[in-house]
Amino acid sequence: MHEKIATIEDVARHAGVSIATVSRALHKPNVVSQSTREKVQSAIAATGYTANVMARNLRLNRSGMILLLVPDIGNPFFSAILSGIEQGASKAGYNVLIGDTQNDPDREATYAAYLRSNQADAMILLNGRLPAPLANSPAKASPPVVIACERIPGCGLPTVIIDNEQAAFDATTHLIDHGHTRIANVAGPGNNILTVDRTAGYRRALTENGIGIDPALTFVGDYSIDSGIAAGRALLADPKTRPTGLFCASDGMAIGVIVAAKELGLRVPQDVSVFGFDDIHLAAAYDPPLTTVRQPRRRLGERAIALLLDRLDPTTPNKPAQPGPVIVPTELIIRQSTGPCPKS
Amino acid sequence: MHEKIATIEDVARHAGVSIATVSRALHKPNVVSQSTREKVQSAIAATGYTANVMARNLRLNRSGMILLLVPDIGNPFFSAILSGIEQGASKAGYNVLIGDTQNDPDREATYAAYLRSNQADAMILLNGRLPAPLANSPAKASPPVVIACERIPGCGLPTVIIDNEQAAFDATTHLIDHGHTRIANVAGPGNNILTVDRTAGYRRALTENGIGIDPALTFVGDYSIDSGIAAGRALLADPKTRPTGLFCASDGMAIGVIVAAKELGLRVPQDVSVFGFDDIHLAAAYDPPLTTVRQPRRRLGERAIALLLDRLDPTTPNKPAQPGPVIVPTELIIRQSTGPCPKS
DNA sequence: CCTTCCTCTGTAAACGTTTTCATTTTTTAT
DNA sequence: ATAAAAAATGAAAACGTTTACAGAGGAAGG
Repeated sequence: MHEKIATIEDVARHAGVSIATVSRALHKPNVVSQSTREKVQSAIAATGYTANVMARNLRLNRSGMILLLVPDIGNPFFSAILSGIEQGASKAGYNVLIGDTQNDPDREATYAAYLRSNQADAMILLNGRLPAPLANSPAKASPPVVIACERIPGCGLPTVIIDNEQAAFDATTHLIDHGHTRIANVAGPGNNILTVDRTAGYRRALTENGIGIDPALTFVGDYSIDSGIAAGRALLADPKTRPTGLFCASDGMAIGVIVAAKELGLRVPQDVSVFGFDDIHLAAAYDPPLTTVRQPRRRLGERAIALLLDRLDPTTPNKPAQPGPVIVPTELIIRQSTGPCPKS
Repeated sequence: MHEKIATIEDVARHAGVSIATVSRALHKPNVVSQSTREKVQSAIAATGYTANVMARNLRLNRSGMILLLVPDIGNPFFSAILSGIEQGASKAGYNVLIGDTQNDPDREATYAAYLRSNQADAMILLNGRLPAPLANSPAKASPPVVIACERIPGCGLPTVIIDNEQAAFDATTHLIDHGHTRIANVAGPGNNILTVDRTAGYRRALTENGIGIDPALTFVGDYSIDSGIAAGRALLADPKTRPTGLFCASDGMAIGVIVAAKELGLRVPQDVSVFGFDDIHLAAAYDPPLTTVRQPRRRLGERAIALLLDRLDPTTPNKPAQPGPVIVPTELIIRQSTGPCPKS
């Protein structure tokens, strides 16, 4: 008894009207008479009709789907961003299709093709790289695309990011203000735009305060805890060259550095100050509670989806693209992993 | 110059064949002659044709979409599970549509309706509750549904979970084996099935070892760090009644308990032992490194999607449903937050 | 009473595929 | 060479909608 699903035709028959009328009763209620509208309503109730979205979308040439390209969905960093995006999209009647690219250009290209084949109406890029199919086509390409998190220099697409350079500058300046002068930079991978920007902010802070830049004080990690541990061991082992403050490009690395510091018998913040980045959920509960840069991740997602919906809105078809990127503000969260520079 | 997108008809015209042949050349290459196949190939290349998935799906009456119901996508706990699911789905040519229900039954119902309206071919439930539309319909309902993480008692649907009862039993037993007899249970919300099972395991361990169950040693939290802190303060404040071991139903609460313990000047594990649950990413880097139950979250997702794909596979249409739930094994990770019971 | 203009409804054409069925062409067997 | 079988192709229907167009019926205005 696998009951066949009701189509619009069943409803029409049941109500004794044409399918056109049923469709109109649903989408332009004001153009159909009161009495038939009621007949249709009850016919729908009686048949348990649900519109076949696929057919509808085919006819309307849309998908109601927003494609979200993420480098790694397994990375908890993205969850709050996703949440912000999903909520905004859902409110506007869109669904979110998550494309986990695993940093594979092939997968990026595959997903980006969804735009052309009408499987998605728009796309949000969190992965800091333009998929191949888009790289060539004109920037103002029809299906709206928004960049979030990792800006893509020179791509001309609407973008929402935090000001990584300024945040790093502020963090480093905070250390300088507390008397530190030997300040290390525990950075992410060199080709990553976040690292580029954060390192630039770190350098500017040093330079503006008349502190020379010592290349030996930069450690290139990969944002992971383990690379933070490696950084800590490398930078803190030798008391002669040991920095008193470390600016880390992620909380994960900051935690790693602290683990290494404890290994070496150093106290945080009495002996070394460690500055993180992100304000992950556990930052406040760590020992010591982490001083860090709070990234408003949910807000980031919300702004990204808002920007996108704005471009999707048929009532404002070609509003001029925002000139610069949208910057969502960060916040320095001063906890106990940083303190004044110890007297040497 | 917004060039129209190429349809199968354009390809057919370009290749001088019928659209039927083009379709066949794509999907049943062996039934079309070598020469025409080549003509079609180059016509596709020339026109830049990409099949309109919507039209295809309408015709085939499928969506290629797997709906994933999550209570809160913003919760990092799910990210690894998502990753496992997405990877398996993607490999099988399915897309994953994430439905963030925010624990709202209305939203659950809305998403579940996607199954009926052909917007999704199948569904995975991570939210521990059957959406209303499904609750009434026969369990063997046509569109495949799989439950993961939180079992739904008596629903008869294929399920993949960890053995929460056994894991809690093992963890508690570990504490008992180290001489602890006053062991607290820092639980989750009472109506949560995970809590029910874990508390049952905790109790069984005590009972089987002849230790009475003291209701004052159970604290009901909500898996959060803050509720862990509250638990720690409540349970550890009074030296008279203080437990020497605490089994916590999440790493978050375990960390909270440790924070509270440090506040009170207690050392972990010398004064109190704290056992967590989940093995979150930061567990190993915490101070002290957390003893915990490792939940193989990615594996959980992988098994769930495998189970689902199995039921979706047209070649094995109605393989009998697995009698019991699939249990993915957990692992006790003994680190330094637990130790022998202190001499009193 | 006849026109004109609404308001409401139905017919039929799209949307881009896949697939059944019939037809044509090629191969094989006699 | 011819008949039969096999292989390759095309015409057209179907999937479930939305919507342009036109027709039917009344009301309003003359």
